[in-house]
Order: sequence, then C-alpha cells, then structure tokens
Amino acid sequence: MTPQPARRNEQSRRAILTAALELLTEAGYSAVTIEAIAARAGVGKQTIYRWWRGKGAVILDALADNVPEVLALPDTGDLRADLRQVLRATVAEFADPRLSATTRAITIETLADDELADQVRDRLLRPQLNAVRTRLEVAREAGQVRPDAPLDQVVELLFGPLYHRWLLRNGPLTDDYADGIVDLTLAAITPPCTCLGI
Amino acid sequence: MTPQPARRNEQSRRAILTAALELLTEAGYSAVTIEAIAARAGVGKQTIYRWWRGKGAVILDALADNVPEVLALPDTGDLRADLRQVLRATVAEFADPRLSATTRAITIETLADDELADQVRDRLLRPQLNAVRTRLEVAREAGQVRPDAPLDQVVELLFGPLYHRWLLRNGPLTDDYADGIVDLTLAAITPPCTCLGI
Amino acid sequence: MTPQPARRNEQSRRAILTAALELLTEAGYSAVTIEAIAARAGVGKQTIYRWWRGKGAVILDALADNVPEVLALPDTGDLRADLRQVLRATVAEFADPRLSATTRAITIETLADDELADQVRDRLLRPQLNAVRTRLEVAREAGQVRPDAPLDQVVELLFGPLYHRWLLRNGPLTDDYADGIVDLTLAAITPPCTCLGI
Amino acid sequence: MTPQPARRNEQSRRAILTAALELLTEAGYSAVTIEAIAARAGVGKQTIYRWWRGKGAVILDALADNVPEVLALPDTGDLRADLRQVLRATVAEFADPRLSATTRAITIETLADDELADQVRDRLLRPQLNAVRTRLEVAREAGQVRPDAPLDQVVELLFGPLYHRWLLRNGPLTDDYADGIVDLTLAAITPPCTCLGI
DNA sequence: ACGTAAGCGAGACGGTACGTCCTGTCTTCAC
DNA sequence: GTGAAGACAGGACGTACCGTCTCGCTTACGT
Repeated sequence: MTPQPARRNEQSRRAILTAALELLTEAGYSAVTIEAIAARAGVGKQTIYRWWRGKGAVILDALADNVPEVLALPDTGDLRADLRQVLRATVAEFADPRLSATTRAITIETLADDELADQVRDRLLRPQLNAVRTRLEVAREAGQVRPDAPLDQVVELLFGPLYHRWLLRNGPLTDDYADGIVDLTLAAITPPCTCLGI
Repeated sequence: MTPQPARRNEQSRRAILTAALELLTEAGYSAVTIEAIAARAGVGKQTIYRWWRGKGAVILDALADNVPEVLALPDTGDLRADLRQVLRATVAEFADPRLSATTRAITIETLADDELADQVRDRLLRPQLNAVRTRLEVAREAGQVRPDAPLDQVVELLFGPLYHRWLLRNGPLTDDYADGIVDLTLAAITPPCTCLGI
Repeated sequence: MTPQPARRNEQSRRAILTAALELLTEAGYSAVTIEAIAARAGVGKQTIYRWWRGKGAVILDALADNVPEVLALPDTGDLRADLRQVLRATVAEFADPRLSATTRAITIETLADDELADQVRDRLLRPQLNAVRTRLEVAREAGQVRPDAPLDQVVELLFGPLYHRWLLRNGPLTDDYADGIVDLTLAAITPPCTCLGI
Repeated sequence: MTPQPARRNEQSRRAILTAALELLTEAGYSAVTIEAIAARAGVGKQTIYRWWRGKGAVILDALADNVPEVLALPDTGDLRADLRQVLRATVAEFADPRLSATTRAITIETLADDELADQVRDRLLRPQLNAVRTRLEVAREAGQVRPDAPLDQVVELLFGPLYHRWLLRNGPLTDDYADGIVDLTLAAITPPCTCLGI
C-alpha cells in the first residue's frame, strides 16, 4: 500500500524533478501540470503521485535538489560588505527570470498548502536565514553589533523588504536598494554612540 | 462588443463580489472558481467575464470594494506609538483567518498575473504604504527622523518583515514582533547621537 | 443541473454517434473508448457524459440511429420462403464484419448493464421479432400454422439457434443452416396431418 | 523463458481460480480484475500472467475446474421428459445469480477474444450439447425421432431459444418456457403422420 | 550437498482510460 | 437587448488497472 522507498527508481525521480524545473523556466508556472511533467519525464502519472503529494511537493523537491547552494556566508571581517554581497546576490536571484520563476511557483504552492509551507520554510528558507544569522552572531561577538539586537528579527529586516518589493513590485529591485537596506539595518544594530565613555 | 459600463447591472456586480469574498472566507481559495462565484451570485458566467479579466480581477475588486479601510494614520505626536499601532493592526489582519484568506488569495493571483500585480500595488498596497510614509515625513520635519532617511525604504523596512514572516511562517507573528520591528526601524532612522552638540 | 434537451447541439450528437460507429468498424470494440469517440468527434468528453450514461448507451444510440432498418417483412404468401429470406438476411448480417462488430459490441455492453439490456431489447430486438411474429399471425389466420402455436416462442425458435451459433461459434453460420432452422420450425407448427379429414 | 508446468504451484493455481469465482459471484464482473484476483489470492500478478493469457482465460479455467458437472443425460426412455429435465436444469442455472454471473462473464470475454471463444466452445459448450445429441441419437434409433432430423440443429433448436431469451431478456425464463420449447422441438422431429401407412 | 535456476509474493514502472471539474466562449430564451 | 442559464471544446485532475519489469526469497533439481 504505502510505497517502499527502497524500490524507488532513481532515474525516474531525477527525470521528474528535471522536467518540472524545465517546464517552469521554459514555459512558466501555468505549464507545470502533473500531466506535462509526466509526459516530459517519460513517466506514468502514478509514479509522481506515488512519491509526491502533488505539484507543489514536486517543485519543492526540484528546488531543494537542484539548488543546494552555498550556505556559508563570506566573512571578510567587514560586516557591511558581507551583507551587501548577500543581499545583492538575492536581488540578482530575483532578477533572473529562471530563478525567479521557481521562487514564484513555490510561493504560490506555499500559499495554498500549509504542509508544504512548513517544508519550504524548513528546507529552503531556514538554512539561508540561519547562515546570515550566524554571520551576525560573529559580528556581535566582535562588538560590531549591539549585544541586545534580536538577530532573528534583524535577519528578516534584511530579507523582508527585498521579498516585499519583489512580490508586490513596489519599485525597482536593484543593488542600490539592497545596499540601502543593509545600511538602514546596520544603523539599527550598530552599538550606540559611546562618546565620552558614557 | 465592448461592454458599455452605463448599462452595467449594479446588483449583479455586488452579488459577484460578495459571492467571491464569501467563498474565499468560507471554503478557502481552492473553492473560488468562476463557476462557483456565478452560481452563488445567481449570475451567468458571461456576466463575470464581461466585466472582469478573470478570477484575480474579481477578487481584487472585492477587496478594494469591501475594504476601503482607514488610510489616514494616527498622529499622536509619538512616532513610535503610532507605528506600533499600525503594525499591530497589520499583525491582527494577518491573524484573522478571514482577512488572511483574502490576502493569501490576492497574493496568489498576483504571482501569476503581472497586470493584476500592478493593479494590486496601485490600488491596495500603495495607499497603505503612502499613509505611513506621510506620517514619517511629518516626523522627519519634526526632527524625529534623520533628514537623510530614505523613507520609501523605511516603510518597507516596517512592512517587509511582517509580510515575510506571514508568508513564510518563519516564526510567530505577534504584537511583540511588530513592536520589535518598530524599535529596530526607529533605531535606524533616529537622528544620530548628538552628545556634546557635535 | 439536469441537461435541457432543447439546447442540445444536434451536430455534436451526430458526430459522436458517427465516431462511435466508425471506431467500432474500423478499429474494433477495444478501440471504442469515450476519449477516442470524443477526440474523433471533435467534442469534449463532458458532452458525451452529459447526454449518455456511458459507452454502451452511445453505441446503442448509434445503432438505433443508423440502423432504422426495414421492419416490414415480405409477405409473398409463401411462409417458408419469407422466413428463409429473413433468416438468411440475419445470417448475412452476422457474416458482415462491420455489422457483426456492432452487434458484438452492444451484446457486451448489454451483458454488463441491466438497464442498457432493457433498452436494447425494446429498441432493437423487439421490433425485429415483432415483425416476424406479425407474419406468423398472418400465416396462422391463413391456416398455414397450427392455431395453438405459441408464436412468441416460435419466433425465438427461429432466431435463438442463429444467435446461439454466432455467439458460441458452434459450427458455420450459413444460408443452409438458416434454411434448416426454418424447415424444422415449420415442421413444428404446420397443422397436424389431416389425412382422411380426421 | 517458457514456464515449466512441473514446477507450478498448485496451491497458487487453486487460490487464483477460487478468488476469480468469488469475486465474480460476490462483487460482479466489473470487480474481476487481475489485480483484485492477485490480491485476494495472495499471489503476485506475474504468477497469473505466467500461466494464463488474461482475465478471460482465468475465468474459463475457473469454470472448467469448478463445474465439471454431470455430462451424462438421463435416459428414462421418455424423450420428452428427459429433454424437459435438461432444459429445466438450464433454466435453473440461468436463474441462479451466481451461476448466471459466471456465464455472463465468460460470454463477455468470449465476445472480445476469438481464441478464448474457441476454447469455451470446446471445453464448456460442446460436451453439454453432445450429451443431448447422444440422447437424441438413441431416440432416433428407437424410432422416436425422424431419421432425417439434423440432430446438431435440433440441439441448437433446444438451447438457442433459452440462451437467446436469457441474453436478451425477451420475456421470462421459466420452466414453462423450457417445456414449450421441448414440445415445439419434438413436434418438429417426431416421425411424420403415417396414417394409412402412407 | 550444494549451487543454481526456476517459481514465487510483492509491487514499482510506463501507460491508457476513466469520470469529474473548471475554463473561457458561444447560444438560447425570458424579461 | 440584456443577462441568467447553461451547452460547448478543451484540458488537467487524481484513480484504477493494464501488462511488464525488477526485487529478494524459497524450493527443488542436477551435478
């Protein structure tokens, strides 16, 4: 009844994930149907339904599989430079139609399926955010960040605006914008003025 | 050929928008189909297609119609208190299943339709953001905000994290969280330390 | 909810019935699927399901529509000759691959669906049998048939063996066979020997 | 490659045939699928395909295996009584839902598979018909039947109408009907009136 | 006696068809 | 002459079986 992972055909699995990504980047979200994925992958629909809950789960796996990106942040000692680099990379990702299409797709699926949303958070989002958080912890210990700064919120202070602007198109999403967000955020968490040793 | 707005049946229009909202809050996004809306509104499908581009446009109109909320921000003189109130209201909105459902729905539609996205930005998002921006301008003139603060980015610094957390479920979305974001943002834009009159 | 026959598209109806018959005669029973019928007829599957209960009902209609054959039997005055002609025609029908295919198909459907079986009996079978029965009644009044002959059973005595042999392939189905059945049947219902006027 | 009958698992064979019959009588023809048979028999699907050509072959074997009925006809000396008994038994078989279901099923399979049809004729039908034919031959030698009667056709004259009526539901299938058919048939083959020694 | 080749239960696989649902267009009828 | 009602072509959904194909496991030969 329940499928046995041991017997799973790795070749089919890869073909399915690849087909999903290709459809997404070549023909857009609306072209990503289970039937199209199955046809392009040369696979029976049942093979998809046997291993995934639906379209969203396939897309998630495709992303998690094909995008096991760099999770370690640069640490040049210059926090501002490091954060700018990360946020500029994120801007570039949003600007790339291919990468953007996958993000758009997984976001749609996320919005319509709570269970999927949890998995996206844990498998795609958290690792990225944690990498930034770790860099901030290092900076805090180096005295570059106020010791009482709520780092989780700070991380979202960095990414939230980018995501917001991408999603809602409230203005251009440029490197300058990313730099501006970094500057604002750093202004918020830089140790208070200590002139006169007060 | 082209519909003449003058002849439009206001009763049908209201029934359609109401039906869309009810379906959304009662049965969830997946239950919102043109057929269901038409059936519940006691309307022919053609009447919907005649006046709207599709499901997304109907939902947008439904929101813009039924949620002509307060756009004027409070101005108690206390910027921190005012912003906290606004962000707490936003948190409350995200927490309310009904309001949240509509936001979720319009976000999905937005992601799949660029033209709709522009309208959502102009008709729903911008007014809200501009209200906050206006309040910040007042504060800047009152010297409570650094004169060089990029207010558009500051607004997004406030709402971005909330939206991000709601969308991606990266932690609880509480009043405390909203307060924390306000505090961080204010720390970023408060005039620099001027001890000793420097 | 329930479809309104008044709005039915006659063109689609004919296309569907034609497609079903063509598939049946060209590619055989196993090729007759709802999908294939819809595709060949250039019709949505729903249009088939809206008006028919399933494949069997379509085939029945196709037959009843395209085969409104001669229901009047010849009456040359020679009962034996008339019956031979009818049974030979039946044999020819069974021998024709095209007609045979449709009969085979409707028989399969009949066996799997009681409701359909009733309709086949009433719309296809009964008229044919009644025509023969009517001829027998004429003969009976003419004194060519024993007055106490159970005509319904006699009719089945004529067709039953043909059907039986066709279905179960118990020997060749030829004109001679048909003639033999007619002769046997007539032997059974010819008025008793009245030599000597007894 | 070709399976070796010597190694065949008799236990599985019986389980498969039993499962097929049970499904047929308990859940109807549409429930008889290779998958269901395999599942109920606790057997792999391949074990079925290794030994049978398909569903029809399994059903045929199940019938031939579990219904090796009496093939010898009674011979009380009274031909009419003997034939009535046989035809009444046939009527009873058609009336029994369980037996009827199997007959229905094998008939469907027969109609869609010529090779199977031949086997059904040889293994199920012929023995039964031949038994009746043998009885008729005895009667012919005893002078109870015209010497020129075509016995094969006579046998079909007996069974054809029953089969016809069962299949096409053209009226009730009762003992009276069976008796009527026997009477008609006997009327057809009884030696001609020989009054006056003509 | 022991390896090896078969049959076996199990079930994943590429497919086909099912019957349902929805889309966006087109048609009809009643007001 | 508009608009409700809904039929239409099309196409994706998720399910059920098909017949084939591996898997390990057991079982019975043949050396």
